[in-house]
Formats: sequence, structure tokens, C-alpha cells
Amino acid sequence: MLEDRKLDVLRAIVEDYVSTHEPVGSKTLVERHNLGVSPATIRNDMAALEEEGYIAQPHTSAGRIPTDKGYRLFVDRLSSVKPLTSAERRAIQSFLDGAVDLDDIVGRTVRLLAQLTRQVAVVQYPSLSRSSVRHVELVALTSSRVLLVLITNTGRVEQRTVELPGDMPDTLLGDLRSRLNTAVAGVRLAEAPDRLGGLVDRFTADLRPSVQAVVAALLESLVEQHEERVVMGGAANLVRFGPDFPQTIQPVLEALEEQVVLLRLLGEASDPSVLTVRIGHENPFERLTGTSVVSVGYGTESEMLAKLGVLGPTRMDYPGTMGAVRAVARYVGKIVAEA
Amino acid sequence: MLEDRKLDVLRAIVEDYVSTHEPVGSKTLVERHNLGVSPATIRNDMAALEEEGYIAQPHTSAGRIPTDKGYRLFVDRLSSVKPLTSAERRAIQSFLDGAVDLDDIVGRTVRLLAQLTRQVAVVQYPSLSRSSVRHVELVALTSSRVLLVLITNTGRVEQRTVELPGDMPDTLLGDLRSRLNTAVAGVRLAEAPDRLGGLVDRFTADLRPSVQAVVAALLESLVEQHEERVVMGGAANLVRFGPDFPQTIQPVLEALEEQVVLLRLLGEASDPSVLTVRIGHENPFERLTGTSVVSVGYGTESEMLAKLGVLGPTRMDYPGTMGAVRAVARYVGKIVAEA
DNA sequence: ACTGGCACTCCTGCGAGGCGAGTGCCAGGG
DNA sequence: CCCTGGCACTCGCCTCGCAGGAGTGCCAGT
Repeated sequence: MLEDRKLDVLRAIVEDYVSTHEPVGSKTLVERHNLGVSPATIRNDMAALEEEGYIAQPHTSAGRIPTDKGYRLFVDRLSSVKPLTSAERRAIQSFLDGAVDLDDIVGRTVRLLAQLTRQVAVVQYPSLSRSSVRHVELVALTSSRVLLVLITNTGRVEQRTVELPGDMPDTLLGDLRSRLNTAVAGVRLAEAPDRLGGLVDRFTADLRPSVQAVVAALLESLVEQHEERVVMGGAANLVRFGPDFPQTIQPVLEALEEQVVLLRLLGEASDPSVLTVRIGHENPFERLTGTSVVSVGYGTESEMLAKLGVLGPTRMDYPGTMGAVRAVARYVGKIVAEA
Repeated sequence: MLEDRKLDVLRAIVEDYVSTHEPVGSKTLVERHNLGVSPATIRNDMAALEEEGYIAQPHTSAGRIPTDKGYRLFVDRLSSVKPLTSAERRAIQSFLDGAVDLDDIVGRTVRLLAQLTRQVAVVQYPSLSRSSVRHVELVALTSSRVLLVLITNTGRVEQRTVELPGDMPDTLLGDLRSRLNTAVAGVRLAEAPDRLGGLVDRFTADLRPSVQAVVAALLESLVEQHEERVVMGGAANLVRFGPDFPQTIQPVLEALEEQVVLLRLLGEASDPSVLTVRIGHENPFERLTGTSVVSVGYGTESEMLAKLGVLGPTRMDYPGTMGAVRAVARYVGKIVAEA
């Protein structure tokens, strides 16, 4: 009974603090939520909660604010993911349905998430380590220069030009193109390099250097695809982080410009199919104390292709944000699967 | 004589204000620059300069700061573009030489510019309105689904999938591919649509719907290429804008997330081969009062492909920024020409 | 176990006052 | 005619001190 009320109090504190951004005191608490007891009683509960580390006072005589531990308990046990309104769902759908290609899907997703949550959105490109080669194309630019295009089944295209040590006649180019495609088309990116093994030996010695150059470029492209790309948007929402500005915003902006940081923010969670919330110090960067990350994987039914998420101050609306992130991930997953 | 000194005073005010970010008074001015006259004399000059609108006082009794008009005069007549140190030049070169493809070049350029100027960098992708079709590739995904890939001579690749109303046999696909290429390969993007005119009629009536679908998709791709892309980086440097924060940074961050805004910031200048400086109110957005844009075109000798530039507070180091922007544009131009 | 009352802490806002930077003007000298 | 030193004046900024008030902890009573 007492335990129950203490949790109610914590929930009330989190909700009030999130909406007002001000430390919340016992009196305002009983006014806004009908807890059925007097402020004095609440004060006792608050003292206990503080003792246990769930809340803290910024100053001796101010209201309480939740600690990271408090938010953690709130997220784990005191709140449920808030479903979107049907209007929001329709907005998501119509916003994403207009996308024409992968870049567009990712771009729209970032903007959508940022708008919906009014925070900073991060979206990872569908990972290609699990995707496969759809087609390899060779285009002669000059007689000693070839454009290599690698197309994957997730719709990504990687191109690079190859300088050849010698000339390459058109017939050879066609031959090489078809041999490459027989070797790697439909094969997972990770396994494709193995399939290219004996290929060079099939050509006569005088052609081998040129063939070798093309194969080498293809190998590089394949490997490079493993480098995962990440897009960020909604940085203007950082302004809402608080009036305690420069200290907060500077490191965050810096962090957000580094791909590696963004990847780790999304990446390190365990099971990608489950919504992950990392609160304050729980995330892997010192500089990002005071910010929380809500992320989840998206993809087809059979496999998660990548992750997306939202980054905001620890004092964020967790239920709402979690709802938005989950909903967007589902729609994007569907769309990626169809494409 | 008097005119000369007045200009010296203006130059000194701009330089001091840019480096200290504080209104500069007559006394500190004579101390830091050896003007050879007394503060009282300077005060007279300052009064004149203020009368003419080149400088202003934030408060009745504070030093002077340059107005937009003052900066304009400074840029036009009182300063010269500062050449980079050889160390900086080497840094540019080694930083850009590692680029592997167009995306990489643009990405590196943005980061480089942001680092070099410690401001916000904006780089436009090489414009395709002037570039031409290098190759059109068709890849069958299923019997009624085709992937269309458009490759341009600036190295950009645009792909999209096409749903066909009916099946398309492989032979037809090959035929269509070669016809498309004969029609548009080497042709400027803007003119390519004209070349596709009678093409559909060459096929038998039962195939026309499918051919028509492919041609329509190609037309869309061609048109869409005209939409120019822009990349921005170095947003963390916004923090340096000033201690008068939220008002300044919020609108700027918002503006920077809109491609259209970025394009207009770079785009509207007259001759792209000449370094353009747009100061404060001179730029086309109300929200960006207080920010200046330094931009220039880059490209091959024969034609400018796109623009790049830097955005910062009006109180920026114009000579240094102009030097950096110009130098980077030259190197990028070379690299794009080679690729 | 909860409540009302009470003393205590300490943050916040506000106004007064002094300080100092910077100015404009004036009279004098080269 | 231009420059200079001097002087009075204006104002923004900082500091200080002083309520005011929100919130707490504790205690005694029900």
C-alpha cells in the first residue's frame, strides 16, 4: 500500500517535471494529481524516494526532480508506451508513402521522427552486411577506365571508377560483367568476396592485370558497404534542451556530427527488435550526460536491417517518444520490405 | 588625408571587433593600432563614420561596432583575401585526396570547410543541369519489375524501380537498353527528354505499355536530377555565434535544415566564378539577420558545376574566410574535374 | 498511519548605488 | 585648418542587501 503510493508519487513527479521543466514540490503535487492525502504525507514519501536515489533536490529548498535512476524505474514499471492518435498514424503513412528511393525514405523518416517527437532524430541506413548483391554493372568510360556499379537488394547503389593498367576491349568488358554477375549475384555481401577467388585465373595472362584491377575495386566496394551510414535531423530542436544552454548544446552538437558517435548511440543495444531506452549516464558518452536515447530496429519480418531512434534531454516524454519511435519503425520496416 | 585615416579607423574597428567581440572605443583603438594620433581625434572620425552609417553604438556610452554597411565597405575596399598558410594548403590537399567517390568528396569538403573556418559550411552537389547522360542501365528484378539506373558524367547515379504493366522478356530489355543509350548517351540532361520522343513508337503495340513505363521513369529521373542537393556541416560552430543565444541560434538552425534555404543562400549570386559575400540583411532571409554568407562556384575550367560556401555571424573574419573558401573551391574543382 | 502547524533554509527578484568606460565638446596650440 | 588635452556627462553593468516565497523537515496530535 505504502509502496504503491510511493510509486504513484514518483510517476507524478516525473510527469509533472517533464511537462513543466520545474522542480516539483509536495503542495503542487497533491493539487495537480488527486492523491487523496496531504502534502505532509507526500513529503515523507518523497524523503524516502530521495533516500533510495530516485529523486533529488537541486537546492536545499526547492522541489524534487527525478534522477536517472528515477526515470529508469518510470520507464520500466510506471509507464506504458503511448499509442499514436489516428491522425498521427495517417500523417506517418502519407508522409512516408511518397518516397521514391532509399535516400528519400531515410530522409523523410528523419524529418518525420524529428517533427513527431520534437527532438533530434537519427536513422541508420539499412545495413548491408545482411543484404545481398543484386547486380554488378560495368560501364566503359574510356578504353582504360571503367565505372563499376554495385547494386544491392536493399536498393543501395555504390559506384566507383577504376583505372586499368591496360586497355580493355568491349567484348572483354561484357564477358567480365557476366562472369562477375554469375559469381556474386544473389550472394550475401559478406560471402561475395569468397566467390571471386579463382575468377582472375580464367583470363589470359595479358588481361589479368586489368581484370585484377576491376575485381579489387569490387572487393573494396563490398567491404565498404559494411561501413554503415547514419543520418541525423532536427538539430533545431536542441534549443528546447533547456535554458542552461551552451554547456548542454555544444557537446551534443559536436557529438551529432560524428558518424561513429551516432552509430554507437543506436548500435550497442542488445536485441534490435525491442525498444531500447538509454537514460543519461547509461549511454556510452560522457559528453551526453543529460540526454536519453530511444531506439529500435526496423526491417522485414525475418530480419532487422537497421536501427532508428530519437535523442533528447533526460527529461523527455518517454511514453510519447517511445510510441512515435515504435510506430515509425514499423511503417519504415514495411516500406523497406516492399521496395 | 583625412579620408584615408577614417578608412584606417574603420578597418581597425572591424578587425578589433571581430577578434574581441566587444564594442571598441577610441582609447583601446589607438593603443592597439599605431595610428599616430590621439583618442580625441579618433573620436571625431568615429562620429563622422557613425554619421555616414558605417558604425553604430549599441548603447549611448559604449564603444562602436561596425554596421552591415561598414562590413561591406571593409570587404570591398579595406581588406584583401588572405592566402592560406602552406600548412593549411597541404592539409586541404591531403584531406581531399583520399576521397573515393562523389559523396565522399562532398562530405569531406563540408567537414574541411567547417574545420578551416570554424563556421558552418555548405556545399552543393555538382549541378546536373549542365551535365550529361553517361549511361542508362536496365536490370530485370522480376519479369514485371525493372531497376532503372541513370549514370551521369559527373559521377552521380540515380536509380529507381519500375513496375511494368506486363511482362518484359530479356531480349526486349536488352533491345530497349541499347535503344535508350543510343538516344540519350552523351546528351545533356536538359536535352535528353527531347531525344526520347519517337522511341516508344518503334515497338509493337503489345509492348508499348511496358516501354512507356520505363521511358516515363527515365524522364522522371532526368527531371529530378535538376533538383539540386546540398549538404551542411559544422553546426556545432554555431555556438560561437555569441552569448545572446537562443534568439540567434534557433532560427539559423531551423533555416539550415531546409534544403531550399541552403540552395538560395548559395544560389542567388550573379557570377558563380567570383567570390560573393552577402552580409547581414543582404541575404534573402529575414531570419538570418546577423549572419553573413561567403560563397563561390567551383568546377572545371570550362564551367562552374556548383557552389560552396560558409555561413557565419556578420562579425566574422572575412579575409580569412574568403581565403579558405576560395582555396577549397579551387581544390575541389580540380578533383571533380579529374574524377 | 496520516495530518496540521511551525520554524528554518535558501533561492529569486528587485532596487539603490558606485564604478568605469566611453563619449561629445571646447578651448588652445601647431 | 587640423589635432590635442581636458573635462563634464551619460549610461550600462556589477554588487550588495533586503524582502518575499516556496519548499522542506520535524513534531505533536488524532
